[in-house]
Amino acid sequence: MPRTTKKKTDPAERVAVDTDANAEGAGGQGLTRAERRAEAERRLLAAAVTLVADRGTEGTTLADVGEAAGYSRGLPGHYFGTKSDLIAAVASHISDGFANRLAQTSTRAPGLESLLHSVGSYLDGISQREGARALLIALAEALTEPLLNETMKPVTVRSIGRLRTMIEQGKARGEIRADVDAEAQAALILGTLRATVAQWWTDQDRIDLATLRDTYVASLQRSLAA
Amino acid sequence: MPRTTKKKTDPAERVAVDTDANAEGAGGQGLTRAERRAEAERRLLAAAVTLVADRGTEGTTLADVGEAAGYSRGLPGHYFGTKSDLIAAVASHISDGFANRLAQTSTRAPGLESLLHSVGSYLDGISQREGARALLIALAEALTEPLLNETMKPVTVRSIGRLRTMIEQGKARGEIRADVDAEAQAALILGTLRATVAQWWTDQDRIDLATLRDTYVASLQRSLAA
Amino acid sequence: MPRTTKKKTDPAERVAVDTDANAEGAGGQGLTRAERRAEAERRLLAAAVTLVADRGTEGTTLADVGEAAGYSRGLPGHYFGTKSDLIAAVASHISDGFANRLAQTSTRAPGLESLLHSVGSYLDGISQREGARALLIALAEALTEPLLNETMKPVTVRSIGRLRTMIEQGKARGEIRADVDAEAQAALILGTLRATVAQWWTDQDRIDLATLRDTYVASLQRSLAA
Amino acid sequence: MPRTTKKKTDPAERVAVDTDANAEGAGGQGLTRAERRAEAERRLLAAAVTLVADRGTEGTTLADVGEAAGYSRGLPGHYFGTKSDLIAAVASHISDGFANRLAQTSTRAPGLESLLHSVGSYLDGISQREGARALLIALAEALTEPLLNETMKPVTVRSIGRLRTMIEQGKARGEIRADVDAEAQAALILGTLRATVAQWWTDQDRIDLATLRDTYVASLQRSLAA
DNA sequence: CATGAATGAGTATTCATTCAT
DNA sequence: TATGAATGAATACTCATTCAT
Repeated sequence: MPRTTKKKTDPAERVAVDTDANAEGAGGQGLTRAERRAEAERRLLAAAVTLVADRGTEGTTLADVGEAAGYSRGLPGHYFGTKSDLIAAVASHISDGFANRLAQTSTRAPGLESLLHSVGSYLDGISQREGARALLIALAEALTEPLLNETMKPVTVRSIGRLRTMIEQGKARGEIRADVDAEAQAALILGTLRATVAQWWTDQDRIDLATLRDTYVASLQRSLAA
Repeated sequence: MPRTTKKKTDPAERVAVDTDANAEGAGGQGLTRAERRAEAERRLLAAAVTLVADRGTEGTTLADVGEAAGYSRGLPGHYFGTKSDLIAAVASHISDGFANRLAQTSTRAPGLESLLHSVGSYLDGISQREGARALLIALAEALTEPLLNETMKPVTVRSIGRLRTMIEQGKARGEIRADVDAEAQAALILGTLRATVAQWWTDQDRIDLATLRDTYVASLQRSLAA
Repeated sequence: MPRTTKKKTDPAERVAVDTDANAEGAGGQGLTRAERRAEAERRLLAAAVTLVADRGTEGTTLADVGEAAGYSRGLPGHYFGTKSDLIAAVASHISDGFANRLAQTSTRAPGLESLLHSVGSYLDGISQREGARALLIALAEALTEPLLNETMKPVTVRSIGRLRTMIEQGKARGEIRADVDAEAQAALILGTLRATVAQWWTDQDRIDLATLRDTYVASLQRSLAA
Repeated sequence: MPRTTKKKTDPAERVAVDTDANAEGAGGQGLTRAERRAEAERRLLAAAVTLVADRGTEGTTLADVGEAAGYSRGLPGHYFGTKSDLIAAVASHISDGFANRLAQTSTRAPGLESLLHSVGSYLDGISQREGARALLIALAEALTEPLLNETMKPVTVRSIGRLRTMIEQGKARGEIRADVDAEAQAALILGTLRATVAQWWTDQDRIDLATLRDTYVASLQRSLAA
């Protein structure tokens, strides 16, 4: 009777979900015990992401997560132990799904083109991606919660690494100037993307994301191109 | 009857006071009641700013603020009524006081030079400025606390405005390309600065602020210069 | 309206109460703040003693203590911080009042007579002394709760010390044989007293405390007398 | 359907089994269902005894017992139904198994010699006997848990009976004074033994068990001998 | 003006217990 | 037989908030 079906198909969520547990296959009825556990965990995590994206980690209670996922108030504690662990799981979950976004521009030629496309598309669909917001919230809260900080650090490191690789490929192909510091540029780019999105969330009336995107891509082109 | 809304005074005069906030100068003895009240309020606010900069708003309790200011645990409640009101006062205080370092680089020639200098110096002394951290924390928390958001919005607007003015001056002087979107560039620059500092706070071992500063200034030069 | 008057005058409790806070003097109405605090603390402690005596420390909740004392459910936490601290306070409280019992046989001649009188009177009024039961419960639980154990150790040390002093006085006066190991005898006597009372509490139908008392006093006389 | 009440077998045969409780001997392979059930129950009970001896009943969870026995977290609940039932089984087990070391000193001549030897040897090897600790813990907790109390009462009664028999034999043989109250003395002795051991467990640094043993045996000799 | 006593709501966390596989 | 998923109640603890002195 509980077990709300809640068939939401948010893209950002999908990404991570597919990454992780790809069981289930068909309906959802005759599930083995392991499957049920996996499904419950997935649903709890998804609910937690939604709530954290909405109210931040401190505004999210374990009980909320359980209920939002259609389970009991106590289940999140049962699965994740402590709230810290749940938040850590949420962060990992998000970062898995999210980090993929930067990597998934595989259709473009590697190098500058790929980089600019990634940057542009990052800013493009941001409003639809719930995971993106949750990630940003978590990053913001990491400033005051050392525990969360440790969890989030690798996310940033990985993302910077991806961008750096693109820059280096660009340099190797002669599209990007040889004197560009790939690591530093990657950090600056990631920061700009995040801060831009945060600004937009803070004041959507005043910030026109499309203009910022175009302006930024053009600026990057000019500052990086060989 | 309590629940003061604090008719904030002119930012300009505040700046000096806010630099460290426990100035006081005068003895503290023969003060009129109003003066004592004002002083207590100032000290409480300064303590609150420090605590919020350190632990965030949720990690800061009213009692902590009272004790940190050298008063009783109950005084913040007595003066500010609710915690929300205190946080609002803190946010106003921050936004007033640090009406932004960017404005104070008046010694340089207006235009591109001033802009690049501002950018560089913003990233330079950041570790010494407690107020900068408080501001960033407040901005980060504004993502999940609408109340804070409303208070912090104008800060961003103002800062973007200052940067935009510099860019426009640069364009007028022919130093900056005419086709640059001043508003968008200003927003991007502010975001980059904030995100870079946040990244450094999050992982000081990995982030070399000096390199980022040089890299960014060079990039800006290249992308903006006529 | 709350603030049940609860004017119980249990002797064991009195002892400690007088030891500790002797303010209050008259009625109980026009109390200064410090007095109110002291009274609340006294009442909470008394209630805690009663509850612990009845249900043990694990069976006693902070909320129970608050309500039993006629205050709110949260007050014990407010005053004592953690439950461990409350239990420690209870243990100290009890031991203060209780240790006195052994010392208060001052009307007798010091030495063997005093010792035998102490032993006898210890077993005499035991059923009326609520504090005695609470103390024993705490000692019993100390076996499995290291924290409690640390708190209770000094109680035992002190009590053994008192008995040892009596024995030594008896030896000095030539009433007790010179080859008696005062420390060891004191430990044995204290243990016997405690265990006897515990046995009686466990099975009052089968244990006749008066007989045990007489038998023990006679045995002690025979084994110690010079 | 679960909620086994465990028709305990004859204590005599149990004694050997209980000494350490993880005997098993047989492989564990080709067992009938009933045998497996019996073995699981035995192992769970043994684990429960160990845990209770260590942490007390409230510090022991059903899940702990299952894991400690090498089974699942849920099995104890499956077999014993409620925790109370498990604790009752543990108490029965203890009281059956350790139907008291005092009975096993049959090599000595009956009477005073046997009594003194029993007393001495009780205090001697106490640190090695896990069962002794479990018994004492159970007795201590019986003070606050009526259920446990009912189960443990007979243990005390039986032990007192054994000691009384020895005393009476001593009186019959003329070794012990005729005016000694055998029942009362037996109760005092048992209490002294238990309390002494408890004291030692509580503060091993301060209590020298060997000295207490010698002192007590000497005292008993003096107070009982004809 | 300032303190601190007292309240009560909210939250993480632990467990016994039930139930489906 | 045995496992483990899921529930829900209980509890310590933290704090904002109110009120009397």
